[in-house]
Amino acid sequence: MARTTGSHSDITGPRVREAALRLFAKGGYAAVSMRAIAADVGVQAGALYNYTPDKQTLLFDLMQSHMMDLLDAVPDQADAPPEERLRTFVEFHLSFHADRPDAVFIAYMELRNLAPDNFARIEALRRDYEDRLEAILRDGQKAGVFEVADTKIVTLAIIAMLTGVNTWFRSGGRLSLDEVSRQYWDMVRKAVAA
Amino acid sequence: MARTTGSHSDITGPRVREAALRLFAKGGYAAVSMRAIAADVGVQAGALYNYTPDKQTLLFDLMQSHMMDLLDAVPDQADAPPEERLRTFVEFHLSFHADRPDAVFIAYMELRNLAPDNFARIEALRRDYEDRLEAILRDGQKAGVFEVADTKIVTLAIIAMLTGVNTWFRSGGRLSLDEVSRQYWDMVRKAVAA
DNA sequence: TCATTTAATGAACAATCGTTCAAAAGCAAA
DNA sequence: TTTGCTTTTGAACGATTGTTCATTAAATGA
Repeated sequence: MARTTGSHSDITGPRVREAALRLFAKGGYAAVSMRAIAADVGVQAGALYNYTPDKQTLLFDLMQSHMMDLLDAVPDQADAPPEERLRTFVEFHLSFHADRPDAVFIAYMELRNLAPDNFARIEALRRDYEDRLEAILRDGQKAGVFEVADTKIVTLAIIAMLTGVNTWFRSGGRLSLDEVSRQYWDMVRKAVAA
Repeated sequence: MARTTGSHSDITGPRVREAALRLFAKGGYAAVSMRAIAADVGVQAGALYNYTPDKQTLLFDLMQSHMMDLLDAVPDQADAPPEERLRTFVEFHLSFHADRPDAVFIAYMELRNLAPDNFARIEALRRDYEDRLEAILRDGQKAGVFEVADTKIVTLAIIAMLTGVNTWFRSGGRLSLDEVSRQYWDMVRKAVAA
């Protein structure tokens, strides 16, 4: 056997990425072999190299795609009052991250498995995202509606708090995402209140 | 050569654990070989098996030690008012975790590399720790000094926020631990305030 | 129908993995 | 100094790793 019936790069390509995302998230980049990914797709290991030059690039592409999707999706409403922008940000972060737990997990856990160049590029994207939140906090601080000592610290604290939800939240569990979102917004709102 | 001059289990044993802790934290459990740990200690790979039955147990022992140290150290002051207990908890968490970044990193990142039995035991210890904080929140809620919708959520949110500090805080950086602690307490205090 | 392109196989590569163990050598007590 | 114990070496084990490539067969377009 060589090429199999029904095989097509438009089908196999995405499936490779999906399998890698799921398996990396579950077992960790270093613990998942190319053969394991191939087996999940239903293909031999060699075939993966039609879709990625190597394992490292496969990881990097997954992380970069996630970060770019995130930056594309983050709402930009520069005119609205800071408190409304902050609430929108909180709700966006929770819902966006709840929708793609595997990608989020990888983006936060596999940084150390990136080659230095790749690491720097992902870190830059993450900083871009943090800057979106920090800008809101600074505007609110300037306007006197927020009382925060150090916007950078508060930015990191809020993001850590929100992203932590992904370690326990499961859709269909005790609480709906709306309920979780309401409670986190409550905490954030009070924490930065003047 | 066989046994080397000056070799002694009281010396090599701790050094194996220290090397494993540092290397696991830097590179990840799966990516660090027993030979790499041995080289760091200055010994051949086979010698490690005088100190651990296998690699998995080495990881588990490191995580268990960390969690037990944490539970031993967490202050217990059941009589004090909830707000004071909460402030003490926040300060304790930040200072304890700032002192051992490698152990913290491993305890949060290598859970998926634990065998199921080991995982369950570490998770139980983590829950114990979370329960310490939740008890404070519940007492404050009952006393009417805290206003929190769901103590479990607030517990996880606070711990995620505090532990997130470890991703960026470096002693000797822009901010002292005291200053960081002050700001986090400020946020936590306001977030749970009635 | 036939030639070309695309996609997958499966074997092979050298390297590395965790782990075992007999042999060797330093150490401590007699 | 001799004896027994402790600690380490160094080689070896089979399994697995990421990756390459000639070969083969399905898909496509003329």
